[in-house]
Amino acid sequence: MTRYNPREAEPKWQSAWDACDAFKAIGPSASNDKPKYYVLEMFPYPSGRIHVGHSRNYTMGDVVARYKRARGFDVLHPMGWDAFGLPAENAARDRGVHPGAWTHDNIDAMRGQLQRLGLALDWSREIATCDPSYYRHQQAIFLKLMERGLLHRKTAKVNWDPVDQTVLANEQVIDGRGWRSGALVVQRELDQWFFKITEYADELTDALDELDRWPDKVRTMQSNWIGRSRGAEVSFPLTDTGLADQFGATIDVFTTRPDTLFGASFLALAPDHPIVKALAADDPEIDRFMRECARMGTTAEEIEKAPKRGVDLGITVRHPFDKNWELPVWSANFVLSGYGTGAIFGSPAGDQRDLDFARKYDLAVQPVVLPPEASADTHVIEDEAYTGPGTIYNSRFLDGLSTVDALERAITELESLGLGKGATSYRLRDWLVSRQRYWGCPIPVIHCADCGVVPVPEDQLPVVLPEDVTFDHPSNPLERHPTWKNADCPSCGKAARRETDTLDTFVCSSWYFLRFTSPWAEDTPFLASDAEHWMPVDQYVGGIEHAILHLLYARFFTRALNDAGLMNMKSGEPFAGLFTQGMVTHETYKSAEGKWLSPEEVDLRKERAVELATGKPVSVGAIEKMSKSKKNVVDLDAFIESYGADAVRWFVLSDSPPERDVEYTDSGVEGVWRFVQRLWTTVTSLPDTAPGPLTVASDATGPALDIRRAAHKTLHAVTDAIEGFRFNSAVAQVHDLVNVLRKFEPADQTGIAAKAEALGILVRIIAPFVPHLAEESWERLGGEGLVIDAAWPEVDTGLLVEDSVTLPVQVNGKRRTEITAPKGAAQDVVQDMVMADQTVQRALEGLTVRKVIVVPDRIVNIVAG
RNA sequence: GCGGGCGUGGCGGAAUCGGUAGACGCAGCAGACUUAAAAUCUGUCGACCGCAAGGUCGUGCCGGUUCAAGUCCGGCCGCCCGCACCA
Repeated sequence: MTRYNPREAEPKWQSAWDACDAFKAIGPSASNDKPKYYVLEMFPYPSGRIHVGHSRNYTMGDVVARYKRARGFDVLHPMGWDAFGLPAENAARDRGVHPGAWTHDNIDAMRGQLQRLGLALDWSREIATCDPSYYRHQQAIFLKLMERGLLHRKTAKVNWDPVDQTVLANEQVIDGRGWRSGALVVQRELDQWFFKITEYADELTDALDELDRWPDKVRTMQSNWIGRSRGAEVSFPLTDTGLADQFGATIDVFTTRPDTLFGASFLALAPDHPIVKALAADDPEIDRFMRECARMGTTAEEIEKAPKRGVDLGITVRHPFDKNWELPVWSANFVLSGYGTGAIFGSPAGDQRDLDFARKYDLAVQPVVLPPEASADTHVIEDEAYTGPGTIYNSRFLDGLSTVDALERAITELESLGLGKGATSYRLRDWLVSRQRYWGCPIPVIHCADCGVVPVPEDQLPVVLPEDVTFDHPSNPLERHPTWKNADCPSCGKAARRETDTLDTFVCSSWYFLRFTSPWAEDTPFLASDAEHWMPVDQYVGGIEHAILHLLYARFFTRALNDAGLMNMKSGEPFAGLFTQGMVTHETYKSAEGKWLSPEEVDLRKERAVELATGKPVSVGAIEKMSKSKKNVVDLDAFIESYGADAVRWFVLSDSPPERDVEYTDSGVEGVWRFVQRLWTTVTSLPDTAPGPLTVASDATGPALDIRRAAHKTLHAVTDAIEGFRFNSAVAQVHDLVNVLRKFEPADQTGIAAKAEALGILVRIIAPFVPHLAEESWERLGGEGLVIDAAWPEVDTGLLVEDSVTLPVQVNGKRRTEITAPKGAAQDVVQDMVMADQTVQRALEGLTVRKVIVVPDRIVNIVAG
């Protein structure tokens, strides 16, 4: 018995695939009549080396790519590198290597690893975002979108990461900390570039409904992130004409509840509202309040604990529906300057925060919504606001209307008074893309003292990063470069200053999937014809951590580029199908000194885990996602060296559903190794005299027919499982078939033919999962050519139908026995069989049969009492 | 607080439409082969009662619908994820 040796087989088959450009996508051409299929995994950041954790993502995409290829699709399955980013600069600082050299070394190492995994990738389309040939187009896109009015530059309070010395987008601040550094983010005023993603807020929200092959979770998260709420903008006229001259005649607020306007008892402005700032200049108390609020932390905890606080600004406004009704204006710490208009009207009976505030400062609480089944005489608001629907009362012309109708009525009235209108507000902010970093795409503009911001002319692109930079200081090397930032103004020709900020790396990943459709395009970011042919991505695979950031930006970009005329996509949505895969987890280990240890530094065979180098005890910690920082990673090359690429692929798809995490265990890997060998011995157990793997043993009977049935049943189930992204189920089904096949000893030539047919099916359906083993087996079985060129087998549906079925028989819902009946037997026939059964008769002793339920070919239930 | 998800053997999980709960894998146990071990192979493996045949219980908890509930409905409990003073 020969063992299967992946070390020999895997490189052999990888070369065979390369030799025939097997995975090169064809694309739009007159002679190509295959339907297209674009499958993409979120491209990696070249951080160093690939570990088993990363491989799960690529393996899943690869299964889909290989399966679709076998089903006759022209598959586009490309790979590239999200190559700009901070770690390269950190490496430059720590080790004195240039970020570009470090990045390219990593890319080379990781490309080799991915190739050894045997991925069916079209490497001819490989791109790296740090290449000028890529980012020159990004600069062109930037200028194009600027022309379209989708970019603006403004002085804004921004999230500043003091450790990374750069600004962060709102999406990159998690619990008040930088998403990479974990440092507490501080607010700073800076001149920055923003993409006007908010202009697409409605489209991006509405189109979520069409994304029926996206996880609901991700759609919900995006919807919440955009946070569209409909309501009204309401203008409250200032009573003080002096202030009105200074700030405009009214203070405008956004509300979702104009129906509760008659419950208003105050206005509250954000502490950094312009009016508050102006009043603070003359009022020390307001000034103190403002400063205290500015010091307030932004972490979830601090916000949670912060009590409602405010200060009376000493000014008043008129109620829009009654010019004789004056309301006091306060500043309150719970009003956010960044949302709506930075001002609210307080309607304490219908809003918990307003109520808390009103109780604290002794402001009026007037209920205006009567809950269903409550009485106007007895309904009172104590410490809990009523936010639900009901009937409006205490509200003059709105009295008696439902909350829904009153809302419309109030807006109509506001509009006729010229004091408000229906309005929509969003939680989404514009996307801040300026970064004070070297290793990113330079922003292609020049700042001229006379002409202001001037775009770099298209023929001067790309603006290439200078090579000679130093990293001896945490600030931006481009800022400190002696000459690079000097440039002549393209408009007036005078000496001017080049923009030294670079683009957020999320810009790079917002259109790379378009570049993949035609990476050879020189004059445009991509060719419209290719983009229109391949887009949208049919199946996108990546981690849930990108549910908001990357996926939202990419959706915005695709729409913006489509609208800018770079292509003409029907839907504007880049990813028709999205799958968010779970991670590979592993135990964590800490040495006696409290340092993280990698699995190979730990001896687990003893009763108590010890550190191999020192013999000291090791504490075994939580099972967590494989990550370099916790050292709980298993290197891909080491794994492939011992078990082979197919074993990694099979392992990361086994056991756990793809969307859930899978735990890496040595015993699990042993199991995979056993399976690989078992499969190989099953294949090699077929005598040399057997017919080829495309045999159809149509004259098989008895056990040989059972084998055929089993193979076709598995084929059916595995096909279904792949289509439904249930790879763990596919794995289980394959195990099942192998178990049946290895026990089957053919009695004659027909039996051998049946086994050959079954093995032929088996090998083709495992090919997307363990492609090298499949090729080796295909060759051994005498298959022609490569198994990747063999079509996906056709299910013989006749073999799925059994002649007879086993029916469980229940008495009063409890299973008592089972009978074997002919498939499709008539109800009365089955009933007679059941009633004649001895076990059934025993179970029915002393009982009267009231009803017999026969569900054809499924179950029988006798109701008796 | 709001939104979403999950809860099944010792473990990962299966049961896709309301129809035999525990497929498949891991671990365990017993046996075969072996001087021995590893590897491999065979059997067994939810709990309880029973020599067995068989029976009772069993999918987080309580209740409901149904001939029939892991699956549907109502109410709890626990865990995970996202958002969070968003007017």
